[in-house]
Amino acid sequence: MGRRGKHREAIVGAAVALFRDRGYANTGIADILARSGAPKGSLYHHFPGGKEQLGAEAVRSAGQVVTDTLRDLVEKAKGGPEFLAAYFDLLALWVEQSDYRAGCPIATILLEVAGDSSAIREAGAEALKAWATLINEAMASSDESFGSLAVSAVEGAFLQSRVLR
Amino acid sequence: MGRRGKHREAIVGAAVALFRDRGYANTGIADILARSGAPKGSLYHHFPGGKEQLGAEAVRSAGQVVTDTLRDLVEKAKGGPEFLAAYFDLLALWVEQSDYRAGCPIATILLEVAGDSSAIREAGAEALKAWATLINEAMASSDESFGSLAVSAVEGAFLQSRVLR
DNA sequence: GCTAAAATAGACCGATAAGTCTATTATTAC
DNA sequence: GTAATAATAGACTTATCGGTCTATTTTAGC
Repeated sequence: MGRRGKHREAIVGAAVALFRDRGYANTGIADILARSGAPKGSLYHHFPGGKEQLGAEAVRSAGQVVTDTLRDLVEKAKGGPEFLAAYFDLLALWVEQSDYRAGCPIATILLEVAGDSSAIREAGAEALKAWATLINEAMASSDESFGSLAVSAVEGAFLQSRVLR
Repeated sequence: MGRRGKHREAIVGAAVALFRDRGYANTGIADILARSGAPKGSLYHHFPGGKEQLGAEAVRSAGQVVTDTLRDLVEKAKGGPEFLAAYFDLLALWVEQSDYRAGCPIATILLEVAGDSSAIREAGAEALKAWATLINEAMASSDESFGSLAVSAVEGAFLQSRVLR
């Protein structure tokens, strides 16, 4: 199990940040290269599927970070309401710290490519489902659709936060 | 006050549809020209500010359509709850008819350019505020933030609808 | 240490992007 | 009708896009 190439992680990290901040189509391969410090050869070695594969990978990676954060909050909280409160506190802090520029790390890219790339869309679907399921479990008593509604509310709030400042 | 050029409306209409379906950065001027049937000279005659001006115009236009639809629903409904029900019915119908591909006409472009173009972002902010205000008025008794919450929920639901199908 | 494979490196390529420019055609004012 | 202006028309320019290609360097197995 030799170590992965030293640039692979940096490339995904740069892709996550750039796709989140500027969107998918508006982020060039050259931008990702510049931010990650990797050369072009490395990118196409690790991601022979090119930009689309990298997009799917970025969505999976960013989605997993959120899932891990949620799971952590669930474990620490003593019950549903406490979990929700902690979650909203974290969100509020995050948005404020970014001067109302933060947003969902995958919403932009998903809206952009939902009609074009099933690979990226499916990676996003996995993430959204995982988040809703986790919230549902944390709020044990609620009905099935509560998790989805919570995700909706957060996504919509992120949108308004970015646009209205 | 001569009549406006025959192509102006067609250009805005094509821009609205394309920016909604494929996003801002992924829609080329050539695509808008092809769909609208207008030549390049006309586009830059009516929109000397280029793609960004056209983006702002498209956001205003699409935002106004939604505002008008909401106002219509408010006038027809006999009260807040009836208005809300009619609104959700309309949304559900719309999403189903599009085979779960429909979405907010301005969400994608706003997320894409929120950090780059203040002109487009401000046009979007006007639209979002108008929607929330209208919903608030319709639900007279509710507190101030109800309209924003409703907009959030709808935006988030649109996102999930497009991604999860 | 030698060899094969993985990873790094960046020059290069055709396609396409937004935007400019110079004409030509309608329209309006008088 | 004629002059001035608005609108239409599309060829053209420059920059950048994603992706390919051939090398070189590094790593792992023996």
